[in-house]
Amino acid sequence: MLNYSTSEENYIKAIFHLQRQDGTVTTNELANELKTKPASVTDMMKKLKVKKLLHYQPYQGFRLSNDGNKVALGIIRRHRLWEYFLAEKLKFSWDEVHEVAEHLEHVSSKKLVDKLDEFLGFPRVDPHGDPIPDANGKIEISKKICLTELPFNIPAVVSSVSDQSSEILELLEHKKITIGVKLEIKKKFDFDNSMEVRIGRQPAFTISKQLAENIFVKHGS
Amino acid sequence: MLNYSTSEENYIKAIFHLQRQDGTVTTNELANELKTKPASVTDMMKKLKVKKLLHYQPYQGFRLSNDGNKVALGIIRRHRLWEYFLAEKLKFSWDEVHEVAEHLEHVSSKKLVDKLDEFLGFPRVDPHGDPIPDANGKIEISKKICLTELPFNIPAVVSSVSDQSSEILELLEHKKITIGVKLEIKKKFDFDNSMEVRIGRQPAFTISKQLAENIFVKHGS
DNA sequence: TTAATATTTTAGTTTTGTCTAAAATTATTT
DNA sequence: AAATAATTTTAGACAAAACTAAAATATTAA
Repeated sequence: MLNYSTSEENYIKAIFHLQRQDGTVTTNELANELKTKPASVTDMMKKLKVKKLLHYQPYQGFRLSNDGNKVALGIIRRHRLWEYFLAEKLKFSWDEVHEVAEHLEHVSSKKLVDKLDEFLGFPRVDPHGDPIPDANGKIEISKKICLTELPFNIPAVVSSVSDQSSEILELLEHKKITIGVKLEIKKKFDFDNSMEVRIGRQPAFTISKQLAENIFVKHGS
Repeated sequence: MLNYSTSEENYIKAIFHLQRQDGTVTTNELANELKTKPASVTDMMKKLKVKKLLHYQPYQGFRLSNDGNKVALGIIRRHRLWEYFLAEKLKFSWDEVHEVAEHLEHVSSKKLVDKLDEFLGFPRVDPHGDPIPDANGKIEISKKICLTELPFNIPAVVSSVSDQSSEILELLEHKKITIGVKLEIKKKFDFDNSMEVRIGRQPAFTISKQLAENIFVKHGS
């Protein structure tokens, strides 16, 4: 597999992420995502088309080709493995890992990445709960679900909170529920729909239906 | 501390290493070291002089300023910590670590590097036996010595072999002595100047005076 | 269905880092 | 000490990746 510049890789990765929502990506969307100007995007799209990483006709938007998708999955694999390393081994907090991983992901030695994967014990999700592609680029699609829909005893990672009021943040802080925390549901009570939640190996505690409805998780190992 | 481009960092690092031998570095030396052309070197020297990393007068060669030395030590710290990580944690062999570390060293997050240092247990030498600068840029100068001059029970790392004949390589392979191996002297025999050597926690074994004279080591933790 | 608006592309610059070829300087020899 | 050789610097070009301003295309609205 060929090697791409840091800049090319950033474009490919951004297109990959934007494609998830829409099918095809527009010049302005991508310029906005990468904090660059539309003219720069057009320039790069021409380059990536020549390299056959992209389907692109002027004025018609673009999407990654099969080859482009493979490249994107390689970059995402590196990014998420480094995030896992930073959180798990170097004790970075969940909100610090992304920025450093943005740089480490561009070191593209295959051997480095595969050995890192092995060293980390082949983790299946990163600290945000997003799945990590394996050495062949295979990825388990795991979409965000509400905590109320999480089955019993299935570990999941808190990925977002819908309500951002200071009241809910106070409660979350008290319960020690933050983005990136791994938890599972132990019990549900039909009377008020409250549920028992356990974080790691700590004793389980109760949260209300209202709170659970505002917490979203992704599952993974 | 400011941030420098990958290219600038490679020049700074190369000058640092070349300075060790001579006091001042010439354009051709540096061009040769970096596999680039003398004209490119001159261009970069002008840039580094403006940034006050370099003492440089046209045609007179150059050497790093105090600031330049500090930057160089930062790069070398990152390089050697990553080498240690690759060898110790990811089980790369001594001759594979350098190339990958060449890329990782340019990720310059201070927090990343200091946490990596801590995770690795603050190692004092890299897998080649070269000392690792600490967070303040302090470095223990440890020069290469012949195995015959190594004191008893002081761990040292094999850093080079003077004779490269197939006969000596055969012997070294049999004794499992390779570059990067950590060993110590347990005993010396006055009769024939042979010595007992131990690698790690394995049983000690004997090597001849002739062999010891061709092995060079650096000491470290 | 035109006219107005928004989006995208093109054309022409800029910066960084490289190069070649020629000029300037320094070092070496006879 | 002058001539020759080697080294170093300058001048001018080029490629990658970005930008601005203007032109081209597409979309929306009257």
